[in-house]
Amino acid sequence: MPANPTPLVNGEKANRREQILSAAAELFAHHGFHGVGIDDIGAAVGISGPALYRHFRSKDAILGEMLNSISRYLLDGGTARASRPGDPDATLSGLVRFHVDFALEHPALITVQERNLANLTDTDRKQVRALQRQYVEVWVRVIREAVPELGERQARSAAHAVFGLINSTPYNRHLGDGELAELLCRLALGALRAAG
Amino acid sequence: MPANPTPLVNGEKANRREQILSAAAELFAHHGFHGVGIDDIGAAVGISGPALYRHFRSKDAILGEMLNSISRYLLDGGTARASRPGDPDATLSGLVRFHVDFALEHPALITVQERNLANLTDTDRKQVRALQRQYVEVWVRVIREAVPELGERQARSAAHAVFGLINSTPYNRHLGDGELAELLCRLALGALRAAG
DNA sequence: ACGGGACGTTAGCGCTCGCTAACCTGGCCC
DNA sequence: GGGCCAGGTTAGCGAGCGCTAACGTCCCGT
Repeated sequence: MPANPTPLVNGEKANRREQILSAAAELFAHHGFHGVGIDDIGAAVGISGPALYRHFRSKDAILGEMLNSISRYLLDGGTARASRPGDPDATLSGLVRFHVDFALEHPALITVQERNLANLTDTDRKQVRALQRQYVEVWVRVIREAVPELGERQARSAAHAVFGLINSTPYNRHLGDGELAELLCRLALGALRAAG
Repeated sequence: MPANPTPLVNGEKANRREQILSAAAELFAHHGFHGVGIDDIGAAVGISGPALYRHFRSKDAILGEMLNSISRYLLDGGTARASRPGDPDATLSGLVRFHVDFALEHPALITVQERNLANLTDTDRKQVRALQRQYVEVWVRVIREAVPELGERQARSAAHAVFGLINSTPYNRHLGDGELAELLCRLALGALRAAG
């Protein structure tokens, strides 16, 4: 069966990888890594299963690249926000807002990152874990500057708790995006302020 | 003839079932439903895989019973706390504390309930969803009595967010249980109070 | 004009999975 | 003492998985 001859295909081909990653994220989020087959991912982007191997070395590599890029994005963005000049409260607000925006824009990625760490290759898991730990450390630093009463361990636990709060977006689709974003920011900051 | 021969038999049988459920919960939490084999579960309780079918109709039935009993426990306990006399703030505190205690005592169950809803049979999923929705409604009612500024949809979103916050316990093992429980309660109540 | 590489196809291998079949065994009841 | 049954065992089935092999086709550079 010949492929679609329209020249529009060229543009799509260029970001085939991203198309695959996006479709796979949606599927992994809904059915879990082991619950999704190569053929499912292929079908979701209009090709057959084995064709994926023209773009990725393995199914594990798809998950690996997905989680690596999420973690890197969060770490980079978080680091940038954390090192912006301003008073501690404003910095914390910015960091919260950054994470909320990401969670609202990419609920599937949030879900996959939360649930499928254990399905990574050892190498990939180490990388992702390292990035995640650095991201947590950014939060710990910013939290402790804004809420000095907290010890380091308390701040780390609070950071994890706030991630859980914000990452509830996948279950939270009955409010408009704008309103939900504002509510989540208020909840997160309220929680952290009350921790002191 | 002994006076009570049946309770012993029933007791042992029930024990095996619970033993299996507990081991399966741990495995499902760590590897995901599809990542765990029948043989793995059997091995975890010291029997071989197919022996499980003396106690459960299928692998799906194990997950189904697990999630059903979790949801029922939460709904029953939540309902009881919600209908206890007292001022709204105290009722909310009690409800938060109840959920926190459960999450701290059974992090694996929390993880499974969060991640593996999609792996249930249609029938089981409907049941579990119904129980979960009722539990959320209990929270919505209690939240709105304690924080009257919130509309119903905001309260529902806030409830989901607080679940996410409290359910972060699986990632949160670097604080003592008592200290963590207190911190989570403070965070949760602080968040909800700030929502108004 | 045409050879090669990028990107797709289908067939099928080898393995693992959930589950069933067939059988064994030890304790309890008549 | 003999039969029964609850609760184990191992062997093996059919289906589905990730992945490879072999091959087709379009596009592009020389």
